[in-house]
This record gives sequence, C-alpha cells and structure tokens, in this order.
Amino acid sequence: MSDLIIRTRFAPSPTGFMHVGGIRTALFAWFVARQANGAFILRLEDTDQKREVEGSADHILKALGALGITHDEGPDIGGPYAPYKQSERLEIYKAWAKKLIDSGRAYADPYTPAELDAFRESARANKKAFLYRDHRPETPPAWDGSTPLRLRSDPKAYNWHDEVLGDLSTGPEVIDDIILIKSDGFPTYNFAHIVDDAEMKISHIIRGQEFIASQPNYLNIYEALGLDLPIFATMPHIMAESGNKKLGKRDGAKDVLDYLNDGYLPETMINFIASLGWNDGTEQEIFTVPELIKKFSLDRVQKSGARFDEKRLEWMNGQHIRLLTLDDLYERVTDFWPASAVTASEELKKHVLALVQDRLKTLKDLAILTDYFFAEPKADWSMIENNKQLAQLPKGELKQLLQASFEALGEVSTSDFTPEAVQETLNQLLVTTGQKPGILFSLIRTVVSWAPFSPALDHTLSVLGKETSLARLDAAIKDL
RNA sequence: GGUCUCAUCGUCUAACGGUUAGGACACCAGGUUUUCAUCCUGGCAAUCGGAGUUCGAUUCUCCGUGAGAUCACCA
Repeated sequence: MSDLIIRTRFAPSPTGFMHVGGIRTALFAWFVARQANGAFILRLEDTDQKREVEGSADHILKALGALGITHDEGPDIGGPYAPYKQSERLEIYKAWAKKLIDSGRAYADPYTPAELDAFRESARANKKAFLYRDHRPETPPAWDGSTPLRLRSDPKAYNWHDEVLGDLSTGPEVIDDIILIKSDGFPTYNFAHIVDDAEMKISHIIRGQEFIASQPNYLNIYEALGLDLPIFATMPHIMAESGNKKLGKRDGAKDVLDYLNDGYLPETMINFIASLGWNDGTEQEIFTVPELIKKFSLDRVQKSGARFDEKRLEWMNGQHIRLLTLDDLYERVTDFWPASAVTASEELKKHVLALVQDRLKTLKDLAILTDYFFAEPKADWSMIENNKQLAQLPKGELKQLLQASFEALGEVSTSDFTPEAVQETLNQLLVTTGQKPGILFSLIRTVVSWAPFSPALDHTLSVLGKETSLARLDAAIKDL
C-alpha cells in the first residue's frame, strides 16, 4: 500500500492561447488528482520574458475556470509552496544551482554565441552530432551570473518507466551539458521545472510528448540534485484535422474559449478532449465529468496521436445538450437568444426552448431555430422552389392548400389552440385535401416559419398561437 | 542526418495469443402521418509490408516502410 500523496500540476507558459492540446494535458492531470483526492496545482512558467504575451496568464485562468478545471494551489490563490510564478522564484533556482556548483556539477559557460555557432558548424561539417560537452572547458571561470550556467553532465544510458508509453530507454549520446540558468538570470524550463516539482512535492509529471527527448537529461539533473523520481506520464499529441502535424495555431487550432463562445458546453469539451486518446474499454461514448474523474486511468491513455474531429465534437455536444434539464439549459442559453427575443417572457422562451432542445447541436443554433417565434420572418420563396416535392406543384395548388389550411385552422378556438387540437385539424386537412403530409405539412411549416428547420408542426403552430399562425398563412396566400 | 516514439475502418477507438476484428462519428439507403440537424433500422468501411515464434498472431520478436517528436541562453 502506497501512502503517496497525489499532487499533479499544470504548468503552462503564458505565451498565447489555450488550445485543446494544452487543455487535455491539464485535464488528465486534473483527473488524476481529483480521483485520488489529491491536489491539482497551477504553476506559471514565465521564464522567457521575450515570448511572454500580455494577458495570457489571465486567459489561461479564465479558460480553466470556464471548463471547471479547478486548482487547489496557484498564482491567483496562493498555497503552501508559493509563489507559483517562476519569475518570482529566481532566488530558489539560484540556491539549487549553487548546490550543483558546489558539488562540481555545474559550471559557467565561457563561450560567446559566435564561438558556439562555430562548434555547431564544424560538427555539422563533420557529420557528427553536436554535443556541448565535447567542448567543455577544463578550467571554467567562476560563475558570476553574467553567463549561462551549465550542467556538468554524466553521460550514461537510461531506462525509465512512463505510465503511458511503458519502459523507455536511451543511450549516453543524448546526454549533454544543458543550460540551467540563462545569462539573463532566469532559469531554463529544463532546470526550473525540476526544482519546482521537487519543492512542490509533485507526484506525477504529466506532459506532452515534446519533452520526451529531453527526459534523459532531466534524469541526469535529478541524479545530480539527489532527488527522488516522480511518476512520469507522456501524453500523445493532438493533431490537426488535415495533415499529420501536431495541432498548432497555424492549423486553425482554436482556443477553448472560442468553442464555449460558439455554443459548446464545457462538459462536451471535457468529454470530447478526454475521449481523444482515452477510453474506459467499454462502448460508452458519453461521460459526465464525475464519471470521467472516477473512471480515468493513465494506463488506458492512447500512445499515438489523435486527430481533432469537429463533426464528432458537434454530435457529442448535441448529446450533452439533450442531457440537460430545461431549467439548466435555459440558464446556459442566456447569451444565445435571437435579438428578437429580448422582450419575450421567460415563460415563452422556456416553452420555445423545450421544443428545440432535441434539435440543438450548439447553443448558437438557438437563434436561427427560434427567431420566427419572436419576430415576423421574412418570406423566402426559394425555400419552396428548392423543395423537391413542393417545387412540383403549380402555384394555384399551393394557394388552394394554404387557403384550406387557413380556413380549417380558423375553426379551432383561440383558447384551445393546443398541439392536440392543431394536430387533429391537420389530420383532417390531409383527408379533405387528399394531400400527402410531406407536401401539406412542409408547405405550412415553411410559410409560418421561413426557417430551414423547426420543431414539430403541431407544437410550432400552437406556440405561435392562432392569430399569428393565421396571419402568416394569409400573408403567404396574398404573396402567391 | 543522430536519437526517441508511434502504427486497427476516412476519423476517435475496442478486442487475457483463439471474435464472422466490436462500437461511435462521418457517409449512403430506408423508416418514424411535416421540414430536419432529433430519433429508429440497415449498409459501406480497417489490423502498413515481410519474415520468425506458436496448433493458432491485430496481439509476442526481428527487419523494413510510413508518420511524429526532438537535437535553442523556447517551453
């Protein structure tokens, strides 16, 4: 029985937006922490001043918050190992670096960038891999902080275990004297994350595949520092929809907040991102967030990269929308009503919402799907012309059908304009006109809504009310 | 180029070495007394190639091939 306290972290650098790949790494780390009653830590890796983007840190916080990926310690809320921003931890890195200098495992880099380039160039000319340690100075100067500080590496082969990829190994040729502290006084990621993970007692390092090539060098640092190894888990990349490249901004990768603004539910994003590279081994596709927390396991994470499929995301969003209660859905669509609905009552809006819940794929669909309930739609006769069945009928016949409908529906009492009464009347109309529902009902539906799709006709007419329904039929008749 | 990793339908994936290789998305065809983007039914569609181990390989081994990652004073 292990008494390991589970502490995972998400450590983004504030250099831009939050794409799905980054969110997935955060999500999986969050799952591991939450299912074990552990802690999830957010740490900002802002050691590259040049690449830092203004407002990015807030944006990351906002994106995680919007998805409900909550952290227990972080730059915004503090915690026992504060600060959680690397730029505020410079003294800590210097202290750890000093240990390495004192033990002879770190030294000042005496070369100029030009000299380094010359080394690289000659290695390339000789078709050899460039290794800094081949040029390690015999008597480096004392480190005064104005030059890079490098690890005096101990080249050796490594075998290590990765929770996702299994047993991995490399030879000594990949170990090099990597930079620990840059000449600007900031540590490199390579050094800082190891120090922080140790200080913050991180149990699982869950990160993307791009770091796997550096892993042997990290192991070398762990040894030089005399640290115990945490558990490593490497996430495969999420790839762009076309091509085989890692998903990046250039491939049209969107920020997660954009998906939310486009009407995707947070639980959809979590379900979808989780299912991109993980499944529980059953045929279940739709998971709630608590289910995912309970069932997630690193050893079922896929080893290979997955492609982001928007069609599947859309389908999944529809599934999650249908799972919501009407009241819950109502809360969430506040910003998605058509402009025409601003003055509508809550009662009417809820009624309309109930009708369309089963047809929404994204919350954004609400506007086109419901606009005609709140405002007079604009007639678009091309909808009739483009309808395979309706286009066959001469105008006169269309007019007759609408006229018959107008009269029949006019017989229904205003107070009893219920879906049942409307349907009864519509059924009678099929008999009296001898027309197929595919024709008659399509026609009525089109002229009362002028929308590409709408809920069941009986409900649609009932919600519109007798007066409006008849007025729109009448307008269409006159228009023909 | 060196190093490392990966490889099942178009896509996401399932399959203690024994299955007619399963499910989902997408697509196609029907159906549900309206459209439809809901719902139901059906269909199409995959183990990268070659050796080896084994009675038997999607699964284990090796060799190819393909793809990805990385080789920064970026993370």
